Amino acid sequence: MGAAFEKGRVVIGLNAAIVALDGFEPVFLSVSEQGDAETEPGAHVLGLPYGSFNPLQHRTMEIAVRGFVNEQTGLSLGYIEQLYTFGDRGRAAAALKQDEMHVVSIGYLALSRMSDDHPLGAFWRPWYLAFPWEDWRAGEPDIIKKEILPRLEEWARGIEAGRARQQAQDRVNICFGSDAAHWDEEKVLDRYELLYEAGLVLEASRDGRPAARIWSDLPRFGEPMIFDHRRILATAMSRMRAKIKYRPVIFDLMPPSFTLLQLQKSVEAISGNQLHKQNFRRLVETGGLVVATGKMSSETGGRPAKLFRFRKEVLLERRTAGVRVRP
Amino acid sequence: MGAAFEKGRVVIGLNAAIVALDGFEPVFLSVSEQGDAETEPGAHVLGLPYGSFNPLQHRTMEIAVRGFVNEQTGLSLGYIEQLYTFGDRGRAAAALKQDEMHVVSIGYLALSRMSDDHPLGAFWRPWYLAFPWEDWRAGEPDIIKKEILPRLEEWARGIEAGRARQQAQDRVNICFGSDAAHWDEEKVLDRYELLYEAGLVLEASRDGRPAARIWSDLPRFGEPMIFDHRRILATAMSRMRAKIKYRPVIFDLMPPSFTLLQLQKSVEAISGNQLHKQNFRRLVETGGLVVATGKMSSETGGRPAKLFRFRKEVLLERRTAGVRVRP
DNA sequence: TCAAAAGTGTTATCCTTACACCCATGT
DNA sequence: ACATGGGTGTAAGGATAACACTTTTGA
Repeated sequence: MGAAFEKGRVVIGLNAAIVALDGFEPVFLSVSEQGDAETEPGAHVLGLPYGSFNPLQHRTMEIAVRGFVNEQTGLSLGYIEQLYTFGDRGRAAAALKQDEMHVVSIGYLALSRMSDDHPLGAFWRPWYLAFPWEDWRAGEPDIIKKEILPRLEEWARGIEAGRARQQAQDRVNICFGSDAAHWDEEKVLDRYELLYEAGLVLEASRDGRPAARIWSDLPRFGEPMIFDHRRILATAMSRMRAKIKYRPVIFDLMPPSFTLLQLQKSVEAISGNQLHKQNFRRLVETGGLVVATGKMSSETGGRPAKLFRFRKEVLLERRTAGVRVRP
Repeated sequence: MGAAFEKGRVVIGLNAAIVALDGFEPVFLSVSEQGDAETEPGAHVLGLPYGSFNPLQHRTMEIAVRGFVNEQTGLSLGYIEQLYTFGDRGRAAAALKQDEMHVVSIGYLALSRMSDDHPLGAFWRPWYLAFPWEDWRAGEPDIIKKEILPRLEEWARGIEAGRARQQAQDRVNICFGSDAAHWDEEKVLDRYELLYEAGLVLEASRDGRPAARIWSDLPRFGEPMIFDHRRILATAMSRMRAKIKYRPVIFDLMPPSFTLLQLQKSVEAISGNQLHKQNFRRLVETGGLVVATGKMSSETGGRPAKLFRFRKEVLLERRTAGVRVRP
């Protein structure tokens, strides 16, 4: 059972999806990058803060992420967690010159309060500009039925009949589900990957994927990003939406004290749908997730509201300490 | 916002935790490795199948994993998923010579049916030999109250008084919970990491971590493994125990048809606890997860049982298609 | 006839959902 | 007064946990 080590050495790219709330709008920290010279000469494209991992310099990858984010933007990160390691050549590689390709890219999710620091050389960008089909707070976005589904269905029909086509059609249904009740807000990454494979996001054509057909009106669903950064951002969003249900991560985006409606709107901003007011309040209060501070806020436009704070003790108690996001 | 690429290039180690069921005993595929020359001269230690990722050879890391597993053991993997990327120097590195260290190791989980192939140069090893404290099928294992908790508490007391000690004591409580009702079977990795930090698994001393004290009877809780392979195996177990609840992964370990008790015992083997028979049957049947094949099995020792098979259609239907593991 | 496992039925309880309604403030 | 958001009560429905009990086989 030999070690079977070859001399394949690669550069490890670390990428940080840093999420915050601007009011009740989810935002991520982005830097402006020079786009690929051939397909977008001179254009500036959004990117996540990134750097490479040098094991001789950094004891852990997490420390490396904190380091280059601080260098590039001046931000000091709080909560941070690893997302996924992407390693396929076909994607990021195509946008880079052969000799300096960083084939493996590791995504990190970090949570931040927008007000804490003012980033330098970087700016906050609304999430839903990159994923407009993910915002269901005002009902199903028009873009899905009008733009996305017809093109996805055409793409699936273009696959030669048989198992492969059936699977493609199943994927379309699972991801962008026929009726509204079946929308799974956690499938952010699956939906982005599907659009990528169908050639409906700009990154696909930039990476040199063959398009199903030549669109006279090239669909540009959502703002494109450099490399595979939008894929990483989609992973971050998926993780957030899943985790909010069983871990009190939402409080890393909130000020220390808040009203229950502020908390609800923040959860809605992340999960992308609307919640039932009365039940949300009850669940969050009786669940012991928050406690009243005793102070009141009268900035709310109606009756002054009690201010609450997160009850840190829940971290030691309950196996599931998140907020319900249905209905 | 410059790219800020340094010339830090590293080898990427891929490691496969391949899980199967031997009857109702969970097992993983292991290879015998030469232990570290200094601390264990000539000894053979268990390891997971592993290899390195060469982007010039393999299009994706998943393909690379399938490749070297097949080369090393003859096994063709079915279901496979990425677990986590570990990158801290202090650990695997200490066990390797400087010039060929592979600092970043990516863990993969694969599911297999033991009977399908007979692995060559590798063998199936029971999970719970590596993690004896994780098997609660016959109630709380003695080792926890008798061996582990006293030593963890002594370790926590050894930390200088203050926040750090309090946090350590909280961790001990959360991980190995004071009372049986609070045992969280998903915290496999947290528990292993805690034991590692407290110097109570052999890997800790092998990696050169300072022990809290010199044990006259060196605790060897669970079978040690090479590099950080036991950590990867713990991650695999955590993932399995979490995923079984909302995805029908258990069926990748089962034969095509099975009785409901076989299914229950298999779930219990993975989750490590006992389930309520009648309710398990009802949930699994009314949940539409399985359908009767119409055939019967009389090998069960009692009244012949209906044979069931997994209903593949659930993959297209339900947002949560797993099995309850409580109580 | 007994042990072992299969399989059915019923009830109490809890959690969620949905709806109805009152309260306090600013304009 | 009325719009806006804050806050409480309660009843219907569904899911689940706990228990009791019958059936069918092999030894």
